[in-house]
Amino acid sequence: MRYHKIPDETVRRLPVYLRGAIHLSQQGVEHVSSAHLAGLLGVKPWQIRKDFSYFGDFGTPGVGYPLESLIKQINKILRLDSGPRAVLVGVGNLGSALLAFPGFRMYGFEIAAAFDTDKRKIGRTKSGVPIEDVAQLRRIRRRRIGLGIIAVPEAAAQETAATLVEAGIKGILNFSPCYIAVPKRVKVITIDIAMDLARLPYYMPSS
Amino acid sequence: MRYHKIPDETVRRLPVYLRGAIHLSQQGVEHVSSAHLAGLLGVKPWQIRKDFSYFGDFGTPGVGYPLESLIKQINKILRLDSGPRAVLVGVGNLGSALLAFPGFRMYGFEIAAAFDTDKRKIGRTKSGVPIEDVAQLRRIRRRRIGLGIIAVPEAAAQETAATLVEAGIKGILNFSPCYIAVPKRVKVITIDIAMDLARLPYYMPSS
DNA sequence: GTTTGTGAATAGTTTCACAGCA
DNA sequence: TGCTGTGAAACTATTCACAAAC
Repeated sequence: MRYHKIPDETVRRLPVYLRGAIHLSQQGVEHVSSAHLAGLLGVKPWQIRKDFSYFGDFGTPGVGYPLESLIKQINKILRLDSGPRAVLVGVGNLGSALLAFPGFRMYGFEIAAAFDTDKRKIGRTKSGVPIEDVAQLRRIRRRRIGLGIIAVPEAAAQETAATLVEAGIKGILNFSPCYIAVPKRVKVITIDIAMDLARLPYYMPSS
Repeated sequence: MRYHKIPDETVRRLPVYLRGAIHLSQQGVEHVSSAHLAGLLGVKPWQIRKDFSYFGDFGTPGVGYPLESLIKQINKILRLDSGPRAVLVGVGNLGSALLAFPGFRMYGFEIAAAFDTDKRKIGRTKSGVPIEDVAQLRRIRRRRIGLGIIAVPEAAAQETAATLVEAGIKGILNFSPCYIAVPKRVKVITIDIAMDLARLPYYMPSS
């Protein structure tokens, strides 16, 4: 194996592989072949082999990939092994759903804090996380939180992002349906739910 | 302009352009240049020009693109002009947030029906949509609904998808963190929120 | 002067086919 | 025999640069 930069598309698939690997591992399986994993996840076997080849040969011909190493390796590459902590801003419908969402834990995430503007919510607890006043948001700098999740109305998204950046946040998951400008050192991933739904009819036969 | 198949990546960006165009149009603007739109949406001007070139020259050199035609054109390509109707399955935390979500309307969508298994929810109304018994789900065939939104627990996702397909659904937006197998004629887009969050640390400097 | 539309160049990704290892 | 790892080929997408249009 030689040095390779891992392609972005491969990085995008790593969490998929991780999910599959964890799933199998929990069932007591110890090795998995690219063909088996591919069937489980709806991808192609050669895609998996190529992707895995970017970060080391730990597969065994005739046997497959050892799940334990695979999980450890992907966690390490994605830097999930440090137990990343996230702050949620906006505890409305969507924010509440995110707080209750069980899926983050699989990847080692913790939503360590939640903020809102609504005086009636501040001081209360949702899914075990106390809701704090958004006016105090910039103080999270001291709390070793690297990720921000924006679930505020569109009009407040850019300002929220700016405050998060100021507070030392390095990565933002943005649920507002808009582009937010941040310094280049900060990575933003925007999930616009309506936008994904909007491309569905294009791919549908007739109507 | 010559015939071109529209690349998938372009299709993925069309809703972004549509959002920007609608935004400007609501402000009374009539024409927009690729540079202006690009600045607004965080993409590159030449990317916009190339993308638009796949579906006809309606831009005017020195002036830009007429917003009204642009909106009409994108709506037509994405087949949003027929007012697509969606059915939501699973009215939990996430499902409720989706029902309350204002963003769908911008793209001409309507969530026309909602289903759940919980007897306490069935018969009630959420965000104006009555919640029906999931046992009746396959009857939606008669109601001219083309899209399905799956917001049920992972364990029920595959079965829900199968029922939707049986009921004549042609496209599925899946929020369960798993691959769901469907016939090739049905398009599935999976949004795994945790998975998107999981790739964020990879792109963050240090930690 | 400004801005589009697009061929050509570059970059990135997927697919294939098969040598080589267990 | 079964499966990995990978070079090469095929394909897809992005970026550039500039002629033509207003």
